[in-house]
Amino acid sequence: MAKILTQKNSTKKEVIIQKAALLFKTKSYKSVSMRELAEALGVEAPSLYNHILSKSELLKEICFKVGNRFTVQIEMIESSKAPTIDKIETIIRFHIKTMLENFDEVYVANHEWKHLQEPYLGDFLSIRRNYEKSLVTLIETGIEKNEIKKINPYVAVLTILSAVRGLEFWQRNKKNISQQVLEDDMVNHLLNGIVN
Amino acid sequence: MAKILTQKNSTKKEVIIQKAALLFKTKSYKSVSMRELAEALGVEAPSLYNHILSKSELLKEICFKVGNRFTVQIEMIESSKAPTIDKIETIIRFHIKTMLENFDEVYVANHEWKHLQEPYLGDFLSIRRNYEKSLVTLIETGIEKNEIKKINPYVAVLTILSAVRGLEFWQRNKKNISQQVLEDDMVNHLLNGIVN
DNA sequence: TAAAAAAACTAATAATTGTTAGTTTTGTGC
DNA sequence: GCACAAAACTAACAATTATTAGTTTTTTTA
Repeated sequence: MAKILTQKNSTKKEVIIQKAALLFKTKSYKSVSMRELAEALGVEAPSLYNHILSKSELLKEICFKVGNRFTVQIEMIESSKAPTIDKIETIIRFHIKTMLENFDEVYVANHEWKHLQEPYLGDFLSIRRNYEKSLVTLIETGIEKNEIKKINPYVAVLTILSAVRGLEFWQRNKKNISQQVLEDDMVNHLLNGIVN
Repeated sequence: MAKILTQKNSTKKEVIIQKAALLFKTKSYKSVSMRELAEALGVEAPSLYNHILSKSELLKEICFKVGNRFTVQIEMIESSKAPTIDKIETIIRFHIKTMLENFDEVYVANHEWKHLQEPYLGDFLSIRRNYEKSLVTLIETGIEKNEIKKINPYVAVLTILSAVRGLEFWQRNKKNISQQVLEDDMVNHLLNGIVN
């Protein structure tokens, strides 16, 4: 009789969620069956239900874990006294770091949230909207203080968020670029452009 | 007995593909059943098979239609004599325009390609790799000619491609930003940055 | 070590899936 | 209007799905 192996400091539920995130990322939420997830964990499918409520709960946990992490971070940055441009750089670097260190979960939250069920779907979108709103406000403040060019702040937020999200491609390729170079070059690109 | 309605200049197969792209975008490939697609077209599911071979064929057609469109465009740009920086601007603008005008198909090609079956999956990834390689070469040329800052060309391509891909969020929001402002601001951001 | 709780198992369910076979209706060309 | 092709239909299939019920094994507790 097989067992779900837990690392220290993590419950079996957390192990299941982590493996689910890996599989959901690789094959998409809908393509991963509970049997497949169970097999990856070395047990039979019904055994999972001793630890979790449903497949959809797994997705919910993943999405909100990620959503909350970013919300906490933006609130910290908002309450700091740093210059706006530094705040923007900080949040970009946080995105890049989080993307690289928690790739599976961030990827799933970015791509598979549409399979959330109500009311979680609505809650998740609300969290995301608020996060975007905070960033827009940050850019607007930067423009008012003349730290940032007069551009449409929403377009700037869109561009930044999309660019950092694109790090998921890098994960696939690696390309012998160090994480530090990647982070610095991308921050520089997004803040200062590429034209000489 | 219902019928699949065709617009002029399009076959019934094309109508099916177009509707499939819309549904695949909204609900993901795996979540859309053939019955659901048929209902959206006003017929019964088995009727679709008078026009198409399989569900996977629909995805294949969508992905390669998009892939080929970008390949044709990059080849045109490569063979032109314009300055490198103009070439880069042209391809960014092409991305933005194509994204906004053929949103469903581009979205599906970007997000659902992993459900392609071999050998199409391999072919698609090969097309995409070649496209990225062309862009990297373009950036490298720009650096050599001193038109572009000395940055990692792969990171620059990553940033640009991801940013334009992010226009899919804009589609959801609209936000009373005109397409022209969006295009100009994003191009400007990606080429010149946002810092004053 | 015996009792209780946790976590695995097997077997089964109802629902849904893409697709095929065979039939009937619709549209087209003469 | 008759023959033929195109395109719709109904009925059914085998496979897969998430999940439950009930049972057995393992682990923890006392």
